[in-house]
Formats: sequence, C-alpha cells, structure tokens
Amino acid sequence: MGRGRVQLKRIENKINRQVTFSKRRGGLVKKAHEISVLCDAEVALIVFSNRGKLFEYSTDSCMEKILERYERYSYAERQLSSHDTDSQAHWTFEYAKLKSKVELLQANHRHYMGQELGTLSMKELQSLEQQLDIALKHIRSRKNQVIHESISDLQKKEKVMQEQNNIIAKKIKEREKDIAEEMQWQTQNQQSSHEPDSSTFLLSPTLASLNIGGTYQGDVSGEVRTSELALYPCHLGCFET
Amino acid sequence: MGRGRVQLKRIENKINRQVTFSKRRGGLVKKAHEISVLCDAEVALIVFSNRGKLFEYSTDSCMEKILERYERYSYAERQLSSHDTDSQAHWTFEYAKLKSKVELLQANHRHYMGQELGTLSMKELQSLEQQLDIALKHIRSRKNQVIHESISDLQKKEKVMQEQNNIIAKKIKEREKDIAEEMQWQTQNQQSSHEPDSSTFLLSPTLASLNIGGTYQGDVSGEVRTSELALYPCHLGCFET
DNA sequence: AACTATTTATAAGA
DNA sequence: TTCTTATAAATAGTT
Repeated sequence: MGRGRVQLKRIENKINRQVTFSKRRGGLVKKAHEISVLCDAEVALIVFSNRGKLFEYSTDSCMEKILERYERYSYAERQLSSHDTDSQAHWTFEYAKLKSKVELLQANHRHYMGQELGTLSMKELQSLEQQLDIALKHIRSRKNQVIHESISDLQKKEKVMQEQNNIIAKKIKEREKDIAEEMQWQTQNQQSSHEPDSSTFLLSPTLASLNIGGTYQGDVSGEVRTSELALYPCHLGCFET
Repeated sequence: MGRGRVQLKRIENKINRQVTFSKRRGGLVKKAHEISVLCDAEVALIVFSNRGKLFEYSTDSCMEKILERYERYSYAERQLSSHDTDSQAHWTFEYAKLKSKVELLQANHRHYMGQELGTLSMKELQSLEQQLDIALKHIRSRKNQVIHESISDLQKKEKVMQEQNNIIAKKIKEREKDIAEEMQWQTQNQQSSHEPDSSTFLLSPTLASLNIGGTYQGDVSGEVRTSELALYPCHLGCFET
C-alpha cells in the first residue's frame, strides 16, 4: 500500500522511519480498535518507539485488567502444557522429564534465594512470597520458643537462688541468735559456773547443714555458667537478623 | 476495504463476526510485526476473543519483558502526572487535591491491611511488600532489642546474686571459723582461767555487717519482682505473633 | 501536514 | 476453514 513495495526490514533513513512509525502506529491502533468493536474482543496494544516512547491502546481503556487477565491465562496455559504425557519414546521422555524436574528444582532454588524473579508471573511471585513468609514465620516461631525457654530458665534459676539466699539469710540469723544466746549464757556462766557446757556441741549439726547448703550453691553456680555458654549462640542468632 | 463499507459497530451475525475476527486478527498481527521490524519498535499485542481465547504477538517473542517495561514506564508516568499544578480554579483544585489525597491515603491504608490488592501493579505490590517488610524488620528489631535488654538484665541480676551468695557463704565460713576458735578458746580457758574475756565482744561489728548484708539482699529481691512484672507484657508481645 | 498512486487488507461470496 | 475477487483502506513517496 503506497507508491512502492516495502521490504520487511528496518528503514535505515531516520526521518522516513520516524514518519512511517507515526503513520503505521495510527493505523495499528485504529485496526486494534476496529477489531475490538466489530468482533467484541478485548485488545491490548503496547508500542515502544525506537527512542523509548510509549504508545498504548486498550479496549475500554483498562490496560491493567487486560494484562492481569493475560497473566492468569498465560500461567494456566503453562500449567496445562506441563502435563503433557506422550509415551512414544518412553526413555527419552523419562529422561526429559527428569531433566526438566532438575531444572525446575534449580530454578526454584534460585527463586528461594531471591534470584531470577523476573521470569515469574504475579501468581508465582505471590506463591513464592507466601512460602517464604510461612518459612520465616516458622523460623521466627522457633527462635521465640528458644528465647522463651531460656528466659523462663533464667527466671527459674533466679528463683532458686533467691530461695537459697533466703535460706542462707535465715540460717545466718539463726546463727546470730545462737551466738547471742551463747554469749549471754557464757557471760552468765562465767559469773556462776566454770564447767564445760554440752550445749555448745549442739551447734555441730547446724554447721553440717550449712556446709551442705554451700555445696548446693556451688552446683547451681556451675549450671548457670553452662547455660550462659549455651545462650550466647542463641543471642547471635536472634539479633543478627 | 472489501466489497462494502463497514460500520464501526459489533457484527451481530455470529459467523460473520467469527470470520472477521479471524481475518482481522491475522492482519493486526501482521501489521504489528511490520511496524516492529520497519521502525525498530517494541510491540506487544494481546487479543482475547469473544469467547475468551487468547491470541498474542510480541516483538522477539518476549511478552513478559515488554509488559514489565510497560509497568515501569506506566508507573513512572503516573508519578510525573501527579505533580500537575494548574491554578485556574484554585480552590476547586485544592479541594480536589485534598480529596484525592484522602482517597489515596484510604487506599494505602487498605493496602497496608492486605485488602484490595487486585488494583495494584507488580511494581506497586513490590513496593508495598518492601515497605511492609521494612516495617516488620523494624518491629522485629525492636522486639529483639527489648528481649536482649531483659536477658542481660536477668544475667546481671544473676551475677549480683551469685556474688551475694559467695559473700554470704564466705561470711558463714568465717563465722564457723570464729565459733570453732571461740569454742576451742573456751575449752582451753575453762580449764586454765575463769575471767570474763573482752575478745567475745569483738564479734559485735561483724554481726552489724551481717545485718547490713541481710537488708541489701531484701532490696535486690524487691527489684527482681518489679522486673518480672515488667517482663510479662514483653513475653506476650513476642510469642503471640 | 496534505496529496495521490499504489499496495494491502478484507467483506462477501463460493 | 480457505480461496477468490471486488473494493475499501492504508500508506510510501512526494509536495
């Protein structure tokens, strides 16, 4: 259509190319509109010029809707085509299946690493995001569990030590009382009697129990050091993220 | 172009419409290809027939790339056009601006709540995801900080109590030693001398210091209870997610 | 941008 | 669907 035949190859003359682009673009949009009206079709047309300018046409001026429909359709089509089952050359087929499986797994792996996301459709991206989010939730849940456990562990130890402190303090008070009584007794005794007193030896069992208390305390101290060491990797795990 | 003139309206005859669709579709794709080759343009054409069948053409058979480019361009364009400043009817304009701002904020809010995501482009969804992810990271970081602080707090308290235990244990041992010495002294003394001994009164300052220790321990106990109360809301915040 | 000689697209018919 | 053909439309080269 025109004064001469056109060859299907890039127009080298810049001006000619520009003019032809402008004319044909109009024609293309017109035809796109015509088919959409005449045949009740949904059409989306996107044209980027040589120099990066965008021109577009879409039925009912709703480009996004059509593009979404396209993505949906395109995704569904890919899903269907992957269910191909032809047993003509069984082993070749099995081999190809395995190979594509490996490739799919590799691609999935890259996607899980956040790489090559450009090839994924909206649906695939959403699915990926959901999966990663679920994984993240599991990891976080586990981390929180660990933290929770170590906190309640520390709290338990705190209580145990508190109790020990109380017991020891009580015992000290008892000792003080005994000493005071003893001193009083001695003061009285020194003025009235000079015999050795068997009541002094009653303290021995109390001293033994204090030693037991001391040993137990040492044991707890050991436990705490162990748990401190165990806690540090957890801290790093939690606060580096 | 054809035997008769065509009116730009839906072809009611189903067969005719189908035939015209088929013919014009071919023509449209051909023209799209021609403009892309002749004018070095990037073209994407999507056509959904009346009955939902998809036909597509794209330069270099890379539809996704073109659609992504479109989304980028389209997004950038929207950003630019929002900077429009026309002062013809100032107040009306300001009112409209404010109204659209409110609508935008409301839409944003719904998006942040994960609603009405269907209207968002890939880019917008990505941006939203990023924003939510950043928000999540901030929240998590803060939560971890709080946990970290309470853990090191507990550890500090643990150490303080440990030290107290050690000091108390040492003092008990000293007391035991003093008592043992005193007993020994008394045993010796009862057999050689009957005078009151002033060394017994040297214990008084030691008893006073033990009382101070007891008071200090009670103080720490109070502190621990307070921090326990402060910790509980934090636990709820961390482990409910 | 407008003109026009041609080519191209396609409506209708087979 | 596909082919044919008459005719409408598109457009290359020119002004």
